Amino acid sequence: MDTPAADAETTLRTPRERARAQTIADIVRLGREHLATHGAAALSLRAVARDLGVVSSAVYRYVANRDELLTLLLVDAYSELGDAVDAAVNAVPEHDFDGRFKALGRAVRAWALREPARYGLLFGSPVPGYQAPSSQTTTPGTRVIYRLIGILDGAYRAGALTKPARTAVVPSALSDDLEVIRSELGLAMPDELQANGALVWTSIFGAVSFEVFGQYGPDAFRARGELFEHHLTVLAAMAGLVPDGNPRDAPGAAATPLYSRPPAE
Amino acid sequence: MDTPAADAETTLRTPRERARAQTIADIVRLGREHLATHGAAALSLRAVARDLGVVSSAVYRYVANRDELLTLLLVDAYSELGDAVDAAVNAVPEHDFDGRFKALGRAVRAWALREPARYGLLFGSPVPGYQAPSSQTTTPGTRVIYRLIGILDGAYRAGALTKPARTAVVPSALSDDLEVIRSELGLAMPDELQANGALVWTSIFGAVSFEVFGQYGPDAFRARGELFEHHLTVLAAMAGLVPDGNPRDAPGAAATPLYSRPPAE
DNA sequence: GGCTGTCAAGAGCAGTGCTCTCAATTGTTG
DNA sequence: CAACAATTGAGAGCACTGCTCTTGACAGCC
Repeated sequence: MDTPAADAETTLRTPRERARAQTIADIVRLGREHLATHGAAALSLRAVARDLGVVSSAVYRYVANRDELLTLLLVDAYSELGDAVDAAVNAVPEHDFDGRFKALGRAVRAWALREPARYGLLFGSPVPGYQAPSSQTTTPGTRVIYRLIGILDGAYRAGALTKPARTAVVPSALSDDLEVIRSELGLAMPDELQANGALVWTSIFGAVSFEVFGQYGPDAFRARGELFEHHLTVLAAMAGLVPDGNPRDAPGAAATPLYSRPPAE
Repeated sequence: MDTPAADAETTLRTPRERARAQTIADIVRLGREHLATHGAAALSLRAVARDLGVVSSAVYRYVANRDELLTLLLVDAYSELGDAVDAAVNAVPEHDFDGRFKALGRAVRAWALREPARYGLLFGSPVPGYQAPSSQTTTPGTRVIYRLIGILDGAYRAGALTKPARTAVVPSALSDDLEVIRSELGLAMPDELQANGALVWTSIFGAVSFEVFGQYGPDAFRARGELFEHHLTVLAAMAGLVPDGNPRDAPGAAATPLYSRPPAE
């Protein structure tokens, strides 16, 4: 776990390869520390080299350039966030969709507050001149959203996702987009719930980003944990999730989810 | 409008002061261009000096350091965003609260897509080592949220803000925070609507940030305008706004807003 | 017209990413 | 075990950055 590159394929045979993998792991570890303390844009290969006790040019034997190190750190951060989210979600019973949704949200927020600079690298303004290679970053970068979709779609299939009080009409072009996603991921959710889910997704990160990036200002909202909990509750309702064993206003309404079959209209 | 520093106080008397103000305005203008093309972290005083046709050290006669130029650009961007939002909102009739809300959201998104780097400076990851001086940035930086609050509170006072289908309980510490804001701004909205309004606020910027920062990936959601319109509609409902002359599902329900007086419970 | 304040220029320091060459170390193989 | 070859680290160097300091020239003001 400390050396994420060491177990890349099988066990590395030659001592050279082992030493090389260890050095790369050290570089990533030091880069992660610099990232956490100084931010993404201030990440310096020379500083990493100094901490490694090596001259700057030597680092280029292991990492092609600064962008490649950024990519390694991006994957590293995405993976750690994904692990944190998975662990938090798995700790909640599978049938408790509302609880799993909130656990996901809390895990994202907790990780972001613990690692503000790395969160900024993932979800903040893009680093100028750096374009993440999607071949390496999409898989770890989509773990959280796929997990969220899995929770919502699982709830829908289990009849635990009721149509929210107000949805909005989904125009045709957007409906096509949603259909692509639905077929690619094998989802069952109809357009409205899927579109609301997308909003829930961005809203979670909007709330977390505001807190991590200091948009609230220094004074407003001292009880930010409570504020986030409130937001999670409202967002769960927006997604159509019903708290486990606590169906909305009228008891019994949750037993007949509106979308157990396609709407007649 | 082209020289934001020129009309700081009264008309500048001496030619020296006029020339100085003009130079500072030029520096801000060039800095804005560099910001737009290369991003915040890559903003270089030397590059600005080159474009200004002057040696690098000369810029320090007008701007104390890179951070002060960043502050000037921050205020500049906040003001332009605020102007764009104000113009868009004012173009909608005062009583059309739902229309004004959506105009605000659309204005934020349009400006952000037009000026991604400057949007990133305002709402993205903070620039490493730079702390915005709140004395200069809070006033322009709070224009949009104050405008949003004004729309929502105006709607509440006019009876056009109905309690959404689902709200969440507001715990005491958060309630205290909301009370501070309510008394400072002279708001009438109760806790639940205020808390939902905060979520609406962060959700708008979450959706815009995802789009501007490329979080959707290159393929997903081609109809992003429609997606955002959908989100605005759902968020308006979450805020409790009722479309003008189009009360929710049951006609007549909007005529008796739940919060015309404090809830009995 | 002369004084004074303001200004641009240039050199310089410390830092950055990155490339190249050279020497030494180290693992592998005959 | 010794020779070879691959790998590695060191160092110099280029072009860039923010920022400071000194010097000399210019222009406004009394």
